[in-house]
Amino acid sequence: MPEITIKDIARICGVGVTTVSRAINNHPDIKPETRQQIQKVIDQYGYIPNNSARNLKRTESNTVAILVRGITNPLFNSIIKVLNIELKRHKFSMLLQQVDYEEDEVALALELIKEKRLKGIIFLGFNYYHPEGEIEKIKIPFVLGTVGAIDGDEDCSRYSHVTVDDLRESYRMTEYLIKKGHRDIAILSAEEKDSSVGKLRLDGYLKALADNGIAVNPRLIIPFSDTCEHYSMPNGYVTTQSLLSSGEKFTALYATSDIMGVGAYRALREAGIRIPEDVSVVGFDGAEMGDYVLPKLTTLKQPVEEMAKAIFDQLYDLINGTCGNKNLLFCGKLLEKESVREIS
Amino acid sequence: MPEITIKDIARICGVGVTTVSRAINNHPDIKPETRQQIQKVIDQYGYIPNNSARNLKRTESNTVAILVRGITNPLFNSIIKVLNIELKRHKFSMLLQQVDYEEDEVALALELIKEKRLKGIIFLGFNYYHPEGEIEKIKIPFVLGTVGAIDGDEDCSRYSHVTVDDLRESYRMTEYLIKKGHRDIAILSAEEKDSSVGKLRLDGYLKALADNGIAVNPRLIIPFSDTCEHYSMPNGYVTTQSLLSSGEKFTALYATSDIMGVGAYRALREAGIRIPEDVSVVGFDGAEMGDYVLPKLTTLKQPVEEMAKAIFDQLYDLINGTCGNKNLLFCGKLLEKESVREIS
DNA sequence: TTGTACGCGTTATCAT
DNA sequence: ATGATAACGCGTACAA
Repeated sequence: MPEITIKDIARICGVGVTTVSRAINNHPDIKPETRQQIQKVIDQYGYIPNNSARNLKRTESNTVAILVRGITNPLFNSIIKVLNIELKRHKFSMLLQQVDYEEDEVALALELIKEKRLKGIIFLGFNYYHPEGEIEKIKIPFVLGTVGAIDGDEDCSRYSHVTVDDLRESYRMTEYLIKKGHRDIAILSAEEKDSSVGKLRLDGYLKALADNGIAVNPRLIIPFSDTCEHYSMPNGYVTTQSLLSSGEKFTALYATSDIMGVGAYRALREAGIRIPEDVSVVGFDGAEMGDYVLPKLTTLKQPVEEMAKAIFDQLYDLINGTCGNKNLLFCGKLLEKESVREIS
Repeated sequence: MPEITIKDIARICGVGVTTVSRAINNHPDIKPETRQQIQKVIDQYGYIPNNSARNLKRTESNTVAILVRGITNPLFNSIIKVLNIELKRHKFSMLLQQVDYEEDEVALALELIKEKRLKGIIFLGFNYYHPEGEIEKIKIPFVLGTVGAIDGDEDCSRYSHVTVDDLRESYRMTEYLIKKGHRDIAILSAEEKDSSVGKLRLDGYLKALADNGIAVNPRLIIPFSDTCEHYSMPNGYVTTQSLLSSGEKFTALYATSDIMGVGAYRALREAGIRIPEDVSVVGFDGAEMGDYVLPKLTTLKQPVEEMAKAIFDQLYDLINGTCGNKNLLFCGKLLEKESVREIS
């Protein structure tokens, strides 16, 4: 079955292909009645323009791509929601693409730029392991969202980041526990060698301990389990179990993400440990779920909406050439709920 | 800046474009050393083939698209994970596309078919409101996943469905509560006019009541709140609150999705109602979260993995022409956890 | 084994 | 306001 093309429509209408093209793309130079007649034929025959051909020919588009690594992350969902609104308001069309864990987002971006003539790109959950010079091949504006700021070196000015100040906020969260009288604070976190957010949150924890004269107990630092997805409820569950079975004493548990905290809740409960009477628990992120467990989870809320807006604004400015790269660090908000007890 | 094309590579290498094309596409008819030399130049210049041009030229691809409405749904995530594996194993490349709430998935599908020369399509969370004859325009194999079976009329054989038997399982869940001695069973569900899953689950509830000689109390049927996302924790929370403030008596609460159940937990707790001592609660879906709240939520687990496999198998058979449309109804599994109490 | 030349379906340019 | 035609970048007969 021969696919129907613009030529067919032109022939049927007795006009030139250019005219049909004009009708499709809402060009001004066309007589209203001609347009209507063409539209009618298009509907009748169910003609659908071939995007490959369009993109091939077009020199530019109004498309902004969002490349998300880990679409499961509820944080990203909120960000995407806001971005969707902003992009629409500014007449961009949005292309949302999932990035697989083993996939190379930069390679994907490079392909898409050519294929879709992108105006800009937003990376969510960007990975930093790319070979030197690879990222520089992206010649169009792009913004890195919520990826963990790189330690304060020169890297920051080469790209645009929008992220919460993970190091500082993690420090704050840890210090909060210390101020509540806790000294034996266990942490569920990424390993030391982790390259992004996880590492920063761990560093904040370590720094807070150091600044308060508390010796680090390595046995209280529990790395993610590789038996299940990182930053998931099961991961919080199994890591807390292994913490408990180690027999190490602790009065507070810092889960570096709320959903892990929820997993920790279960492990603690099953061990007959009460929250916060026996052990205080805190999370990170400000996930919705934290308000739906008992006791409500004390957490550090990331200002997701503002960050999403900042991501868009930054990209918008880059596209318009009205600003250079910026590294926007956001402050979080410590939400005191019910999962922490002050001890003497 | 002129983008680098296949011609440039050919010129640089001193070969014809055909040879370069062969190198890119791993064609057999090419001398290994030629290929290597070409590859080297490609890497050096960072040449990336333009997919629009490729798709335009190609008559077919090995791509299967998954069109998801509501990527947030954890159920879909599990399904996608399995599909990803299956598709890879059979050398399909997978294209995952989010469908916006106001977007028309059939129109999108039609575009993609032309643009990417799709081999098949999988719809997750399909909406049924499409104008007559619209769906028939899709001339390539497609499968509808987890959409709620249409009431047993002829529709079923026109497309391929894979879904849990919502009506029956909802019936079973309700009957389970009845057998436990409950007669005043509140339900958080879609409205009567809802067209898919929600309606079926409500119907199952109604039928179970009727079959057991229990009069329906309309004040115990709480429709989704439109103030927040359907099938979400907040929705379960606010609907349960309105149920409570109605003053209507009930001994069991049936949330037609687990995350709504979790929301209900909170509302009940805040009202000083104990689960399951004062009120029994059940959910639907078998979401991971149900195991992380206290008490663990009794639910009806959808056999997600098997369903995902069935979706793939069905599509695969359709593509190979080895079967016609099928309507696969899966059974769920009632998981008795801790949130239901037997009453006299 | 390799190269030439054409066409995929569309839009931009330039006529008319 | 409309039409003819040349690209866009690639794959592939077909020829060599």
